[in-house]
Amino acid sequence: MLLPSSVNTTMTQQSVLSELLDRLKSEPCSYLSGCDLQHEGDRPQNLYYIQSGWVYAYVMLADGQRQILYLYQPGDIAGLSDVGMDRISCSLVSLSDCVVHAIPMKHVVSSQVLTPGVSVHLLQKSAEVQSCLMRTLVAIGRMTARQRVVWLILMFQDKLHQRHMVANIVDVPFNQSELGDLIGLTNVSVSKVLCDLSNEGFIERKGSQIRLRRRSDLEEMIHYHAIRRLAPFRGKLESTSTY
Amino acid sequence: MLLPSSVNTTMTQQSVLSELLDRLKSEPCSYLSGCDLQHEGDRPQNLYYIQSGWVYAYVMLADGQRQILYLYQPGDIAGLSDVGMDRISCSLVSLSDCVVHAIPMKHVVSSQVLTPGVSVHLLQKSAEVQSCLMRTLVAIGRMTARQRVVWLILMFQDKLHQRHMVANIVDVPFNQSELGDLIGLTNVSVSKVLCDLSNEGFIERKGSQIRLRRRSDLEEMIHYHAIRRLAPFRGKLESTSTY
DNA sequence: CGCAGATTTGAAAATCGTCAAAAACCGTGG
DNA sequence: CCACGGTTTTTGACGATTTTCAAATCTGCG
Repeated sequence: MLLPSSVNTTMTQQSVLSELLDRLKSEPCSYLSGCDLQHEGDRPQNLYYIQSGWVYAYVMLADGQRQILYLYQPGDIAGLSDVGMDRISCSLVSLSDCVVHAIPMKHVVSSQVLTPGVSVHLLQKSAEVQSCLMRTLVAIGRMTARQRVVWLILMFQDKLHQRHMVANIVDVPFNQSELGDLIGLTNVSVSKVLCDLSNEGFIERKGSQIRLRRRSDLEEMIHYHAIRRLAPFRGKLESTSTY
Repeated sequence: MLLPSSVNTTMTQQSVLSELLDRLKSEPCSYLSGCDLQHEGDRPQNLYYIQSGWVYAYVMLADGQRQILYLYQPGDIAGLSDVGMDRISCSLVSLSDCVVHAIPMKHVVSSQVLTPGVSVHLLQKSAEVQSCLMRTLVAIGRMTARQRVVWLILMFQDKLHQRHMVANIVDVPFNQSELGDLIGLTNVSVSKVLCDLSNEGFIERKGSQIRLRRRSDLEEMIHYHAIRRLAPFRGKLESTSTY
């Protein structure tokens, strides 16, 4: 049992998934940092429930450029973009050592796996990714380099917020080349912007840590709004009535 | 009844949705071109099943710039990015006169609506959007203006392919400012690239129609691959067994 | 025909990328 | 504790691409 499961029919989102993994007798897989979980062009095999560590999705272009698409955290589900597709559209790589559960795609698409509880959870996770991709698209499509970097820092803080929220400090798990690949810039541009922001007193840097000195100013600079999720639904998702 | 429904338990994707709409007693709504279906910042109310016409999602920035995020076609479902969110992240506007079914979000998240068949369909539709957003992100983040325009034309042809595939002719439903807003460019840049492509014999233009004269050359120019979906699943999605 | 919106064109300006070298950082091993 | 090698970050000069701005042209339609 991976996650706490409630005793009555009132299920939390998390326990719904945990029961699913139990039912599938899914064994967790461990990966070292930098391992490929799936590669662009393969056939979709699994969804991946990230139990611990970080995984990111990316695409390589023919000229060697890379676009990083999404950073998956513990609790996230990778591979939802490939449901119903003939081929996988992006590669998945572990950014740190991590533990992952593979959920065979064929079960997702065709079987008894999809209780209403599981379905809602998957839909919400898919929505989360979609929502973040949309915001990224706005940033990359319509913001200057400086604005994009600020956006990325703020988004990182929100994303890592739940886990280790320590006094406006963000521990960024990427180097500057990777940061550039996240927001369509070069490492040189990222470096320049970070130095500028530091010189202007918006942030302080120490190693991979960024301390937001004036978060509200940064938010105002790009009119940033955090994504807010609804409190997880806690109704009787297991209801068996009338289909 | 909107869509043909099969008589036995073997359900097509489409008929699954059609039955859902029946069950919800959903009445279609008609919109004129240019109407808001939902606006950024509202609370999520509905999913929108597009029965006919076009709808697109976009975000406005504080400085008046716009990023268009996705073009929904008949059969698509808009609003999937807002499942489980506190606030809507993008506005929806009709690009042509259209007919739309609203599916109340509260039913999606909490009720008996989610049969396995409906769930799979929603997940696949969500995956489609996610996949397209990822490709857009790669284009905007890592391609030059010319490559982005070529990418957009090819993607449009694929997207409009199913319906009216007439001899490599794409009828683009956007003006050049909107095309720019789709791929993070200005109308001026779009104009220049289109003129160049025309002069170089890659395309012919007549009004809003673009004829691809050498599609394979264009594909090679940007190493384009079409998205391919699996043949729609036709198993017994209505199976009532063992959850 | 005339109008309004859309597209094209050109020149100037700004942004960002490229390239290359220097500096800083980090873990390892003496 | 220090030296070393490899990676990452910083810096500066230069160039290319794209935007901005403005004017001219084109198009569709009443």
